[in-house]
Amino acid sequence: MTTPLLVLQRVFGYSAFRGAQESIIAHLIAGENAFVLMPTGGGKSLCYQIPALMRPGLALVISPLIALMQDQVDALRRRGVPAAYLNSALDPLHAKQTHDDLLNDRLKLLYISPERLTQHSFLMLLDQLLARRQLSLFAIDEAHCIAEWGHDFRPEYRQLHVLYQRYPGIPRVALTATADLQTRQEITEQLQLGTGNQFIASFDRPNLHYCVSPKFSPGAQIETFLLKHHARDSGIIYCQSRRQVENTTFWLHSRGWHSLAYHAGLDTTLRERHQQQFVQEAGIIMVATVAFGMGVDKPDVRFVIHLDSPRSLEGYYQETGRAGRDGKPANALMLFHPNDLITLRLRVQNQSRSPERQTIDRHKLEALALYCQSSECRRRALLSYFGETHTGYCDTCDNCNPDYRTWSGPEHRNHAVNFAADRFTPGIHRTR
DNA sequence: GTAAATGACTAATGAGTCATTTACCACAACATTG
Repeated sequence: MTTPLLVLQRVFGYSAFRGAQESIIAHLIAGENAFVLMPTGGGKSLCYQIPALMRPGLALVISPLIALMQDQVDALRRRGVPAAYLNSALDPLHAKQTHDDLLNDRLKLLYISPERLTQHSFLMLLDQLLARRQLSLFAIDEAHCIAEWGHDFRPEYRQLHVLYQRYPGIPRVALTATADLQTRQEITEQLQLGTGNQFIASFDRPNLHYCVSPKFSPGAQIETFLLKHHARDSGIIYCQSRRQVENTTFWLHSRGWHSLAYHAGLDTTLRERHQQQFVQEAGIIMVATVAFGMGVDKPDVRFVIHLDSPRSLEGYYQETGRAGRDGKPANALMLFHPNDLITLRLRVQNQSRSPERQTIDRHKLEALALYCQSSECRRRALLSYFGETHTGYCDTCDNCNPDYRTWSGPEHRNHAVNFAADRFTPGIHRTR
């Protein structure tokens, strides 16, 4: 008789389960729904892949990016698992082949986007599989996209309720590495997961060190930080706008730093090349908007700098979490200017979202504002935001350890009063 | 094309006027069609 452990060992080559993996897998094999919150690198994929292999029929994985689908399917095929994806990047011949495989029960996992899932023709196909009892599981990977993108950007993310309305007997599992209480609630409601099925691992990343510095001369501050701590390291600098990305990359370049730009306005080929370069070569600084990060697997990112304030603590946690995946120490520096908050507040006010949603966005932003201006342990503040308790002294953030306050130059704890007179981004201008 | 910020110019040390420059403050991806 096959057990999850045997599948883990024979198919995936691991000797033992980690954390809550085993209980999540048992839960799903038994046909229950689940919400899984596990840090990156915690082995989320296995939580649905093993049940997919052990339950009869096909498991459908809803994934946000074509690149993620390709990575996952490639990895599964290398292990001999019959897996495929359907998306617009697929040529007609392979798409037809996948359709045939699907209808002839030759696949165990199929990766698709929410846009594809909600197409009438695709739902008809699923109806056929259901009629033949060939649907085993629905896995919603990167499930925070439901809350993050579903409201205005990718509306199909809020149509996933079709899964329980049309196929109520098929278990559903939502997986993500970042979700505050509000996001968890939204995912659970959207997918009707039930409240008793949550598997939540700790958010703490002990090897990540945090510092929030007043932003008064970003160029000089970044350079000081790099020279003092990360002269030869790989890292990411996050900016709010594409323009800021371009300007910062240009500026870094002019100062002799090996930097690359990444945002959705760049040509796809160039984006892919930059990402590949960043992953494969050492010592590159990736300057990027939020477009960069999901699915980027680079263990030795040693620092993340926020040149502009992120929109929420969720976003901040997600973006800083891309550093130090190898478990070795890594630094997260945020350059904070109160003007950033004014801009973000205005945006929340002006966006065309529902009043309820605006209230949520405002709360998320104010939580970030509190964090930036707080003098309590950063780790404790972060963890408490995600509903976790911490003793409150980590020794590895600027509020616990004074040494951390000088990462980007001399300490300027009382500098905030002078901010208003300064330019928004002094020091980083593209020369003409 | 527009508004705000900055610079040049006078004149006599602060400030007013006009010309010039700068930013125009989101961001994120599927899909399909021609």
